[in-house]
Amino acid sequence: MTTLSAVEPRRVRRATMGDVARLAGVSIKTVSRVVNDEPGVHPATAARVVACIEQLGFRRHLGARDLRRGSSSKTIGLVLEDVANPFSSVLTRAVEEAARARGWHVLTGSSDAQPSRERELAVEFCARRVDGLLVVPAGGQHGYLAAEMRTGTPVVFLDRPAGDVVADTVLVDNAGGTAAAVRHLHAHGHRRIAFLGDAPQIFTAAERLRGFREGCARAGLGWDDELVVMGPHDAPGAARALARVCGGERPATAVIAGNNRITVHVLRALAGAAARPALVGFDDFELADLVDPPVTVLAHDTAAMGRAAMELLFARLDGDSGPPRRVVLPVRLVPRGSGELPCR
Amino acid sequence: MTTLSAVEPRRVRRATMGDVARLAGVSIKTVSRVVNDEPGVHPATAARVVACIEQLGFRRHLGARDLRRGSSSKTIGLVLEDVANPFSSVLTRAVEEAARARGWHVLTGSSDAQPSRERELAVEFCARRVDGLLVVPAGGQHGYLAAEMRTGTPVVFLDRPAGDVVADTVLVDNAGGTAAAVRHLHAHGHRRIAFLGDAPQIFTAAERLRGFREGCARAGLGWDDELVVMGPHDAPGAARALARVCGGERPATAVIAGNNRITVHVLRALAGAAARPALVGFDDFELADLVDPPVTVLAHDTAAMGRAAMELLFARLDGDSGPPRRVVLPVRLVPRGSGELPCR
DNA sequence: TCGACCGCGGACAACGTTGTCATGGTGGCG
DNA sequence: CGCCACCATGACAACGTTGTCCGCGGTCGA
Repeated sequence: MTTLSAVEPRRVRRATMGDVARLAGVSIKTVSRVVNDEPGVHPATAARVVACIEQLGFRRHLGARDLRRGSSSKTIGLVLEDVANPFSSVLTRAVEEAARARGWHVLTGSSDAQPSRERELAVEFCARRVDGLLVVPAGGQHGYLAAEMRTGTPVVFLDRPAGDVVADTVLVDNAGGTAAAVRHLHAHGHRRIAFLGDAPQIFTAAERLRGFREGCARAGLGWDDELVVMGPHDAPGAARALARVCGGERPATAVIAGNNRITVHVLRALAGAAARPALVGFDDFELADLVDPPVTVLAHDTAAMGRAAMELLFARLDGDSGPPRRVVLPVRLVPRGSGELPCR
Repeated sequence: MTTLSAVEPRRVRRATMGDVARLAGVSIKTVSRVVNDEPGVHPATAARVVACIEQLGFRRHLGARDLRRGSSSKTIGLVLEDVANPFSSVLTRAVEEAARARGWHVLTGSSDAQPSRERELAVEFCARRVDGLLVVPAGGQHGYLAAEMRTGTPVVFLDRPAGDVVADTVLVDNAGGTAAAVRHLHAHGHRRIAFLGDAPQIFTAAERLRGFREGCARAGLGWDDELVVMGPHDAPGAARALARVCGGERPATAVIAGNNRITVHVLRALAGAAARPALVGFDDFELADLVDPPVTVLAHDTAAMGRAAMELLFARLDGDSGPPRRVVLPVRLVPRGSGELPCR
């Protein structure tokens, strides 16, 4: 083993300014000056120090620096539901980009929709002294963040409002979106419109259902419980729900899918079918234009959501202490074909 | 302004152990002991300290703790090309999951395929004392990481090998994949097979081209430059390339798309066409089964790639100092229809 | 010639935390 | 009563860095 270490001198400890100083024959402070481009160092000395830095592979310890300076780490924490899904990853990218514009970095984590994990992540990030927190809520209890918010860590909630705390929030116009879809389908002659949504405990699902209800009322369509299926939709669940609303004696001629997962499941269930109901899906998704017929969707700008959240966050960091703000981003209907099918 | 601060007592400084200690009438060390669940604190004292911690919203400063302990931050840095694309985000999730299993966290950043940004991110992460670095290379020069690697920060490269540095690497069997696609198409009667690939400077593109070449040779197909189009493919570019290889007097009857972006562009270009060439796309993508006909792809397990990288990384952190390892993950052909179209 | 000033460099403390060691008090036991 | 063990607690240094202040030697103007 002595042989090994002789052959390949693997150092275990990273070089510090002290090591550099010793090697260069100067004081630690002089090294610090060189590293920070501070004036008052003789060029020759600086050159020697730089050489020693290279030789030792020295890299300054930002944690120690931040500690000493009392300055922030220029990091923001982002608690997502699942980075792997497109909504989260596009959001992450937008947040990262906004952070980068200020020279900041992003610490991410996925809660997997579990409140306990959301909390673990948020608390951990705070302990690591992030300067701000962006949270896509998994749970409905956010009191645990009150202390952080009071002590100066701004928090912005995304996609869903926080539970027991008033804070900056960015949402999309869920209710307005589904209402517009109903109006659109009604204009194309549909009178029996079904809604397949997520579990109503989920904020977005409840809002979308509310919009559906309001849209139906405004269009003068009577309410029919048979046309609404809320709840967890896996592939077979979606197929059953679809069969239910499109079967029977007064079948739906149009379907609104409550989110992109459900939309995809509906498309799979519809794949072999002869007669197709008109379809409008909430959330846009890649390749929606490539299936046959292309899918009409309720689209919203996920990246804009990330940017809006970062604007709110930076405003707080810049000293804004006004009352919490709520930003609601528009949802627009993108007609591609599936939502314009006539009432058969 | 005095009014404001009186109405809403927003403290600017986060409470420290010192603050808690003063409030509780104990020493800092006692607070530390309580926070760390160390023995030797009288229950009554501990209770008082806990109460003060709650009251002040104290959260211990992990940076200071790591500094003092000389311990690591239990963070790994992940340099991606773009979190927003599915490959990156699925990778991120897998990495995050593997990290979580050990109680670690992940710092991510997107290089946007720019070597300078890759480097900035990697260096920044090192300065923040990540314990390990996962890099999807954007550039071909990685000498700047040699110092880090020598000083004990393990680095694993993903999807593409590093430039001028030997290090642990996880790849997929690019060449084997395209060779298999050629074999598959040949077995279905195709003799004129085209390859639309990315710019050959890109490692994966070059490898896939190599596999295509080898596959053709092994199948006894003569080489025809007309059937290969490498280079940047935006939507119109892909359409042009497709028109070129499928036009002329000896048109291709089958097309291999070099990555999922190109596959999608080809599908869009093909959308209205009457006669379709057979199609095999490298990389799987969501909804590949929903277009008509469903798309046959060369699939690989992105999450497995992240897990493999984390295994290599943790092995290094656990003291493995063997020679750098290269893991090559399999690529398998998933027949869905488009690759099984007969030679018209 | 003297004082003022500048350029260069170092000593020291401090950021918030934890490891090491010391201290004072209490109880048991011979 | 004397001794020791043990418990609860505190004082202090140190992690790596930077801000503040100070000193030394030289130059310049009066």
